[in-house]
Amino acid sequence: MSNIPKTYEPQNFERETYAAWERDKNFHTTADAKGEPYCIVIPPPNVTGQLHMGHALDETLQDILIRYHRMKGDNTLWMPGTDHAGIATQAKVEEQLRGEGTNRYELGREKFLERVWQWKETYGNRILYQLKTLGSSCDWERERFTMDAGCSAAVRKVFVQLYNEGLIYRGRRITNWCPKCNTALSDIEVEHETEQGHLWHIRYPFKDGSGYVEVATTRPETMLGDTGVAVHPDDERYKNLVGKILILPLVNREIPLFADSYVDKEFGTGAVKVTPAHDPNDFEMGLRNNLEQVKVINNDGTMSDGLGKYSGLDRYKCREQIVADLEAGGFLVKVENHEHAVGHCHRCHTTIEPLISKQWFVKMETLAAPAIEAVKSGALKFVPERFTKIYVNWLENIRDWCISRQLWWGHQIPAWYCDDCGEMTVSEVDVHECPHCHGKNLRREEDVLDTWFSSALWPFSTLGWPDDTPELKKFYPTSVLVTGYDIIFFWVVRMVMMGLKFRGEVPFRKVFIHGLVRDEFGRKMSKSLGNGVDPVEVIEKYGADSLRFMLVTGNTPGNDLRFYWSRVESARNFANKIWNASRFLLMNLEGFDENFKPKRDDLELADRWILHRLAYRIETVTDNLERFELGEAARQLYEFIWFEFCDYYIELTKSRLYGSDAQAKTAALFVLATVLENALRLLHPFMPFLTEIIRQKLPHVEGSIMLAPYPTCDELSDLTSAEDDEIDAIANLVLSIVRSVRNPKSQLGIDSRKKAAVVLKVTNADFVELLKNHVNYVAELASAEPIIFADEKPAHALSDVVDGAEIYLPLEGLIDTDKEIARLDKELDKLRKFAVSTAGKLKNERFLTKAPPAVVQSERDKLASTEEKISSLEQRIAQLKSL
RNA sequence: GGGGUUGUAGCUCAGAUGGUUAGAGUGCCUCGUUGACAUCGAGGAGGUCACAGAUUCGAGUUCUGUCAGCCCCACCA
Repeated sequence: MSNIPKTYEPQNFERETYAAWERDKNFHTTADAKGEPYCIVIPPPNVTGQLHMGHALDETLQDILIRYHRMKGDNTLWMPGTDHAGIATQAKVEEQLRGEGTNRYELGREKFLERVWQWKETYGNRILYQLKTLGSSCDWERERFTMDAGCSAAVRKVFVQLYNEGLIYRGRRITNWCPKCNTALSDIEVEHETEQGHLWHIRYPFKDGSGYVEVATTRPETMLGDTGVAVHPDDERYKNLVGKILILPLVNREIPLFADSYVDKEFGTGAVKVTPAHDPNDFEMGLRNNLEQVKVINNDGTMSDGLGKYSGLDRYKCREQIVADLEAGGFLVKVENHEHAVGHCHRCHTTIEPLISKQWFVKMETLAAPAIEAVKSGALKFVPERFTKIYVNWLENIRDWCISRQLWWGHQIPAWYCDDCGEMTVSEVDVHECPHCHGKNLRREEDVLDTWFSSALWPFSTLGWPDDTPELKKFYPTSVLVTGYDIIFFWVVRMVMMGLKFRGEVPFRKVFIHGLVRDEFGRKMSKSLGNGVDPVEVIEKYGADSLRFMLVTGNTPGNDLRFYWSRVESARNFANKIWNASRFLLMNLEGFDENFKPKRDDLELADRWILHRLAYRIETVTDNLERFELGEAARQLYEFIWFEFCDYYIELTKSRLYGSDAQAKTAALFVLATVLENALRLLHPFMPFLTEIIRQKLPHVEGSIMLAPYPTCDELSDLTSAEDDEIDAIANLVLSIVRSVRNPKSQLGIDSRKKAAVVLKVTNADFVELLKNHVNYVAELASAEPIIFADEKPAHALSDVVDGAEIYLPLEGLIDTDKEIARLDKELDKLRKFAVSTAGKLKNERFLTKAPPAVVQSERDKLASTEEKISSLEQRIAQLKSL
């Protein structure tokens, strides 16, 4: 039992502690281990990623749940791994290539992929290392990667089955295209932002020279691809003109004026130019009305060949040119300011260009239905509940999922095209011979799958699927998924759909949603703003325990939180407080008989009180953990350890520890050690390092805290219980007297630790004996000495009154009678107001008849005690005035 | 255009199923370093719980509306 340094310095032990846990395989479990299965699969961070505050929060919440359940005795598995993050990772390597003056096309697909794997090997573990510094107790032996052999096999199997069932199809459709990333995107990868744009009004003349139709557009450059103009069938203005031919300005293409009920009569001129190849709505109208699709914008955002002087221009340069030319030709009527929503690539923020291309899609309707049913039946529950509605609403309006990406890094789609017969073959294994014509000229589909396709399988692919592994049997469905609300659509819903489809069960029973970590001004932390705080820096300065505690306190499920250095400091101070409370115990342990175990009757009031408070906190902390109210659980522990244990209990043990009664000292040490050890175990999920390092120094302790049982009231049942009204009442009385001594002393500017005489007049006879027995507590906590029991009110004294007692501090010479009268008057005023409102309640007939008797009684008690206090104060004031 | 969410002390936030005189951290003020901790202790000031109604014996807590902020979804050119 050696002592510890004076200040808490996490840098000295966090790393070693983690290494020891790993060495001892404390994070590892097996399917056949005992206990109820409890499993969380990590939201796999991007291999390109660096730990940011969002991860830190996500990991901390998971680690708290994992450590709690592991201690509780569950067979606990936290499944770790990383995500290949298609676009992000590919972009990193392409950037590297740019620096070398080359690009992926020059390198070729095979060589490029070698480079990416190389990159992954070099940098891919950085984030995992960072997770370790945070204390994450993942089962690292089971680490997975979305592109490892197993996950890839799962992807192929799922793809092929969905294809065979007709749930995956390939089609030429209009999709969101990012000209910079040079790939198609799914709908949710497009972020809509309202922008201040323009509405250009343009005249399209009739071929027969009988005037013109005016259309309005926000994207004039797309007119090059116009193949019609649409009006609403009921629009009186155009009814007789439908069917006539228009001449497209600048292009001189003949295009029809047609009717389609999609058109809004009220908007613009009521006539819409229709560009089927570059607008989703126009695309649909084009299909309905048999219009030609003329593609005029290339994948890279420049204008297509065959458009004369416009060819090769950037889409926005072209827009300027078109507008200028329209104006010169007399076609431009007017330009209005117009606010509208524009889609941007969520990765690079380039404006999305809707383009027609051949892509792969997942048909969502049949997959979505069971996912909706899962929350309705209660098989899947969101915490907090409100996210259920968001989830359901999204699924009910879901559209097909574009899963093909024109990238190289990712799961290449397992489809082969035969150059001989033109047939396509989708297969789990590589195809070398066309099954239709036995030709050998096969080309594999070049596109890869959306990263989220493999993520969707994560809860079962990591457990070994498609093999029927013991892990899969034991841990699927997993217990809970912990993630931010920002990826519910990207990830959560897709996992639910795939889990239900391929395992017949939800992938997790609960989804615990948290918010975003923002900066001190409430802004989202982002690279471009440069306002991100690096968790690694915080850990280096203050320790992982401080960061974790800061992230979890003052936070409630589903809500954002702000990062403040001052809050990290406050968490660090808490750690230091625990450190020093432990240090206090350790330095007094000399000669402590480890085998001593007192009986309940050997304990004194303070001991019984702190043990009872401990039992109470065990109940509330456990209850809050079960309800995912981690912030509240942490707050409970903070209050218990700092206020109840340190501020009161430790102070009350000092006389015994410094005194000469060996047995009393041993009893006090026993309780101190017991309470501290329990508190450390309760706190361990939140602050794993500190609790481990301290607990190992305590008597009677063997093995790691992370494998010790989580405290229960049963464990303490021969010493205390969570319910003990008698102890509560006594503690309240003693503590309120303590406050009544401290308060006036402080107001007179007297050093709180300076001994001062106190006169107690006990007004409630029931308390006399009790107070006489425990008056030493008042003496110790309030530096009150001597304490005299008397029935007289000393004349020259500060005073206060509590339930059952009057407290006097005879400080002759220091008292300003007028000031004291004023102070008491103020107090009296407060009490009278309270008495009036309480009396009012009690006069209310309906309150008396309708409120529960217990509530009525408590109001009566309050009124009685308040009136008693009022009368005491009145007497006191009269006495002072008569001096 | 729908939907969600927030509005409590100067600042950041807790206050589940309505019931003591609404709490904490931080900041501020006063006092205090002979040993667990100044990364500390004692005390204090500071809130008409956004506003208006409703339900109720009783509302920070439930309902409706208003105002303000934030977010998500949405194919009006």
